Amino acid sequence: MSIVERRRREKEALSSRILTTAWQIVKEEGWQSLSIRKIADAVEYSVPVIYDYFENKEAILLEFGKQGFELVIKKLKAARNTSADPAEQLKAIANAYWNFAFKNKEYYQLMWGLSIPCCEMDKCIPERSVFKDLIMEPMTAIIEKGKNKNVQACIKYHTFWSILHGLISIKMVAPPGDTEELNKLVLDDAIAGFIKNLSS
Amino acid sequence: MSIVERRRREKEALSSRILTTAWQIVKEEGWQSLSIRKIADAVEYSVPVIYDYFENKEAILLEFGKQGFELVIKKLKAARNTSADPAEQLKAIANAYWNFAFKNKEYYQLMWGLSIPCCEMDKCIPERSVFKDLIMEPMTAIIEKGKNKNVQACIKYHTFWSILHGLISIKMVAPPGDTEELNKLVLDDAIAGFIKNLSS
DNA sequence: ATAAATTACCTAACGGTGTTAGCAAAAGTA
DNA sequence: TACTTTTGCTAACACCGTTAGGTAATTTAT
Repeated sequence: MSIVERRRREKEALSSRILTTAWQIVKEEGWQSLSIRKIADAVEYSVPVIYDYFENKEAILLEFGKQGFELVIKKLKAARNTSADPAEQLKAIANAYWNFAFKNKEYYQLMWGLSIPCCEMDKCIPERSVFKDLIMEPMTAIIEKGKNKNVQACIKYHTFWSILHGLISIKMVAPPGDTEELNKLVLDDAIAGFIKNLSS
Repeated sequence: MSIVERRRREKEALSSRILTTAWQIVKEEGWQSLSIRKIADAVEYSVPVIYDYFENKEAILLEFGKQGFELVIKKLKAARNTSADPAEQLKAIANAYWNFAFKNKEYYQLMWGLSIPCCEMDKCIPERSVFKDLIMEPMTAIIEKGKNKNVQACIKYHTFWSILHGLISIKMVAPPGDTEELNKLVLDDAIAGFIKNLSS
């Protein structure tokens, strides 16, 4: 029964070769330029073979979406664990997210771009609540320690994401006029202001 | 010499008919579904005729981009003029931008989506500085009146846009779970917090 | 070992996209 | 009327995602 095992391994090997090849194309030419035909060409198989391994193009994109979410959640968790102070945690999370976005533009574009409908993207997120928990925990801690405990955490949660996502998505397509230092300054200032408002 | 004039009018008529038809398709089926062939079909001309009026598809999209920027700038100016108080002006501008985005999803998607490269989009903006001036004026006024005059306005400008754009772009693709009232609450809270930080 | 069934893989196509070459007919000009 | 310009068309090119259908190789069953 080892033959069937070998075949399974071969299938998996090609499956991951398709993914790595696709990723290479994306890295070199961008998402827009990724096509089934190009992948098939690169892995030296005919086009329909790709469909034996992935239902369609979107399935391939979703696979990368999963990878992206896994990576960013790992980064955010690591960032949180660098400190026990909630405010520092929040800052670290924001920084980690920022770094993830710019070090992995391809992932970020896929995850937040228009490439995939949002509802489809939900399939990528391991647990829907992981994101929220990661941010809500330090946030509520800050509110608790602050002067005004009536702050509505769920509203602030949205605000936090808005600042982060908004700034990144603007800077992602911005002309190279703005230096990276300035952008980081803007982020720090925005997050600092946000935290200040949380505990006042 | 009136014949040439009539012909010029006819050309312009078809040109704008192409645009209105395209817009109708976008409204009904979304940007993704807009194609030269569909436009040609709808205006009852063959495909290459479209290319006599627009250099390519992007030229058509840019035309809508222009329209979008003109409209939003008009709305923002009107919003500013509703009050003489800088803080109220800023709030009004944020609200106007929010309303523009949700009442004109098609424009917003085109202007900030990945449909058009950002550098190309610059061609759409009548004056590059209009946006910045509109927001910087009330912002610097608030800073001047506040306690800490050392706030760097240009950094805050980026923050303002981040909050606004970030929140909208998140809500634009969000599942219908969040009510419109909640979203507006989040916006108001975020802008209020921003203004508070400006003058402290 | 031979026959049957399964699997792997291919060519070729369908219907779609943006874009363009080249030609025929109509309209305007001399 | 003859010439020139404009107008609009058909047909094609090179792509895209996707699939139908067939062939050859491999595995399984007899």
